[in-house]
Amino acid sequence: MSGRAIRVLNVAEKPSVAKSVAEILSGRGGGGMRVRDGRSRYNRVFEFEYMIRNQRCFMAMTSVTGHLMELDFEERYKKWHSCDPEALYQAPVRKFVPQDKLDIRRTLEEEARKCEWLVLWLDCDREGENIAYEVIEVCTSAKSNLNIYRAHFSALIEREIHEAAQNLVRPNKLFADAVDARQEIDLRIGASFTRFQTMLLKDAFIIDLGEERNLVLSYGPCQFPTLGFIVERYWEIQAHEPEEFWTVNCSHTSEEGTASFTWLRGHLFDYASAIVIYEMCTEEPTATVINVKNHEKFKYPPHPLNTIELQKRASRYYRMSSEHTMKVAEELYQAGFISYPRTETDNFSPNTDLAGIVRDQVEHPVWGPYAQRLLDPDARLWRNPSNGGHDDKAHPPIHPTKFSTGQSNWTQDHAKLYELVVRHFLACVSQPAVGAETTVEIDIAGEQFQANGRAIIAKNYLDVYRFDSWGGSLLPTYTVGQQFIPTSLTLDSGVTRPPPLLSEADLLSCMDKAGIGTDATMHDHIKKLLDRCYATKDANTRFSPTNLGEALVMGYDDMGYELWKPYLRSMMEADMRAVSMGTKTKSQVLEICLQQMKACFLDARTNKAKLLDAMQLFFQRSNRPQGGDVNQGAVVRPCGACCESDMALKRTPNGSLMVGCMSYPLCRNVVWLPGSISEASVTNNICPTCTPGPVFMIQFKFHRLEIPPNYDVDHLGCIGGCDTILRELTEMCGRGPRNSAGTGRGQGGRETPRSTTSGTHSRLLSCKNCNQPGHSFDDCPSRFVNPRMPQSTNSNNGRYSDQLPCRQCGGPCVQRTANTENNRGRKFYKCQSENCGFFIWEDNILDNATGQGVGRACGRGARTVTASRSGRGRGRARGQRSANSDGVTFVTATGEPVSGRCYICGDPSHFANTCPERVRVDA
DNA sequence: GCAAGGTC
Repeated sequence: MSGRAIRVLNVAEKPSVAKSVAEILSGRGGGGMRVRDGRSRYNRVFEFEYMIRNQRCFMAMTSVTGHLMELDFEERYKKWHSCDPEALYQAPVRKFVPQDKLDIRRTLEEEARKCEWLVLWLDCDREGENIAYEVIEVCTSAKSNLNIYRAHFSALIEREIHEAAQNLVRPNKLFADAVDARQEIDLRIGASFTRFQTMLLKDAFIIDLGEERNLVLSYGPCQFPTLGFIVERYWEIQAHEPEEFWTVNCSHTSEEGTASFTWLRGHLFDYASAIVIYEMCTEEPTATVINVKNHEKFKYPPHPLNTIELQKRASRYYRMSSEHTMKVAEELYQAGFISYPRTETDNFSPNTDLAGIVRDQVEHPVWGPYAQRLLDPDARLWRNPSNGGHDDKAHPPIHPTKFSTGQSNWTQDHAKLYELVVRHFLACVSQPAVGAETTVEIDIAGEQFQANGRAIIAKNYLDVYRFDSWGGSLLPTYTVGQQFIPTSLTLDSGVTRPPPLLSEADLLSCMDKAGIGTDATMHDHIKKLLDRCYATKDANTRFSPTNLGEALVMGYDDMGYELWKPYLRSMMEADMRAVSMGTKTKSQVLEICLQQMKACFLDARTNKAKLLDAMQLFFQRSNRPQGGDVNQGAVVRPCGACCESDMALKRTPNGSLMVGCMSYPLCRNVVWLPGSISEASVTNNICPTCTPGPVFMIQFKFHRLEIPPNYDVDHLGCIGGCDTILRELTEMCGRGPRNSAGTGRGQGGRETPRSTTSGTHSRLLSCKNCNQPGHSFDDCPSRFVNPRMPQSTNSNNGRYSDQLPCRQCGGPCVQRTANTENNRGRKFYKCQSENCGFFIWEDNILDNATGQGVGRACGRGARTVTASRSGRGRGRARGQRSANSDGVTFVTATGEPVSGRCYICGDPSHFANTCPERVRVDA
């Protein structure tokens, strides 16, 4: 038997689990435990005695609230301009306890010091195992020689919990490693792409989101595929070409009622064939019954409810957003009315007291009588719930845990969601609905038709699950061989319809199927798309991409990347499984995955013209200077002063340029650049002479009126000391801002506002492209805005006249407006010529330059049509890498091509510094 | 100002 009691610290993933486990282990329904507050107001400490394998234990049970730690870049990489986003693939990261979790850490440290064992009661999944190691790190830092165990439990029921306590195991580092890898990959990809695309696009275009906000164009491995689903469906709809089809229908009315027969061929697209068949039928219209089938059919109740189903059904039945559903469900859970709402499980464990849950509901005025019938064995309504096949081993399916007829503090949505959970549960333990179905097949002139009828024999679960319906009408009686003359026989036409926009339920299904997000985060990803203005949701909970969302996806798609598809996430998920099973190591996965993603990032940056092109389809170019975001932060050279960091090109808040050490303020090494520079961007060219290298050369552009006339405006220079031109200009024009040259301030020091002189000059200069003052050649809007381009492709108003020549027969096509349910208000053209029948939606018309009339949007499905909607060529000078005569390519830190042309001869293929006509004056 | 994952 036991000797001295050992002290055991137990930690659960959330306060509710700590309480439940403590109640079970302390016995007497929790009567044997004491409760005291911890440092955190939510995470209390429960104390009780317990025997683990004959060892007397003094148990202290507390909790965390999910992850205790966060992963982020080290301080010097946190600022957006602190480094090139490319560096985020190598930048050091650290895991730390954030401010709002410090009190939990303190509780854990204090309790750990008093204990000899640590038992981890985290959820039994990979995230839970990772949190376990976060707890271990904190606890062992306070007490290094803890004996550490893991309790494995699959449900918060007595037998499971005692078994877990008696069969403690060691934590599984592999599971935790898998999550570590996932976190690091998500962080590096997310931060690098987000910074890159935000800095590239936000100032380059006029993106009006209707409110003042600091625009962030985020990229994430979950949010983007989610957006991808929305855009893909949208493109599918746009690419849809309606096709007219023909169908023969038949009905027969007798004393018993009317039967509607549908054609077994379905429909034919060929009018001529359809009319031949139809005429055969009308010439010999006698129908002969060739088959009558009667069979019993069941409609089964749904599986037990998990989070995704709850969200989908609340969206379908109540049009509640998934995000709102989770908020309301969380509140019902907190108040004890429903079980834990974040669960994948759709299968009740055999130990669950299902009848007890039903019994709780018998007093309810609306569904109470149904619950009563369920419990009555004579009613034969009970059926054990089906198994949906998912089990997260941590939580049961969502079910009611407390009876209520509605609380005074409930909103309508609380009542509605509670009702859904209760009715769903009652339905799950009910018999399926039973129907008698009849199928009658007839033959008219060799063509077969069919009518279906259904009589409901027993509604069973449908009595309580009012959300499901199972309609059906009775058929008159027919016998095989019976003959009749149809009451009507018609040739009807129809038009194929595109699929509908994705509903919230559809979107959740897509995400679930592709493994995007978890049950606890899927609604967050959807909400993020709305918050970022990548998508909108209409009153029917259907999603459309915004211009911004579509442009981003289009840009990456045009690059040939499937960054917006779910494959990346699936691949990562497979890698995580491999790590957790030990077939790959965390470092292998991190190395390979990050290497691939970095290559992809660099490639995307090289091809960013595609992103700019796509944006340009939807947004007007802005005249805002982009230098502030685009050029800054690029590494120029290693710092020769501290020998630890790099020096990067930066612009101070007042606009002056410098190359400063990234370790500022620890290292204050700085090279100030002349005040006469208007633009500067770091190139990939390395100076052959300066050391320590590599010293990347910088492409400068000077204000014409601020430098002597014998100097070029464009100059590829080096800050390493070898560049005479730069040195001379610095001496002549002063360092840093023009009014405060040579004051010797450190970085970030207080600086005098920039003189208005240069601003005045730039206003006086005229654009070389359009001769208008107020902007430079590079910012000239008329270089980028194609006057024929619609500002928004969502509006085609006024793009076409109301009559155009038909491409098929040359006859007149007249514009009409659809008034069908799916296309109300949508304009289309229809050929007026007899026998032509040509038809096209206005928004599918190619906006081609020749304007030769309407024609079908040709090509290979959605993407071609989308690309063709722009009706524009590619191959503008800007957006392509420009090379000078030496074949040197100029790109900036974010890969921005250096635009412009030779100042001396005007040739865009080279810059003035390599112009053959250049007369050297800097002797 | 960036991700996704826990959770209050």
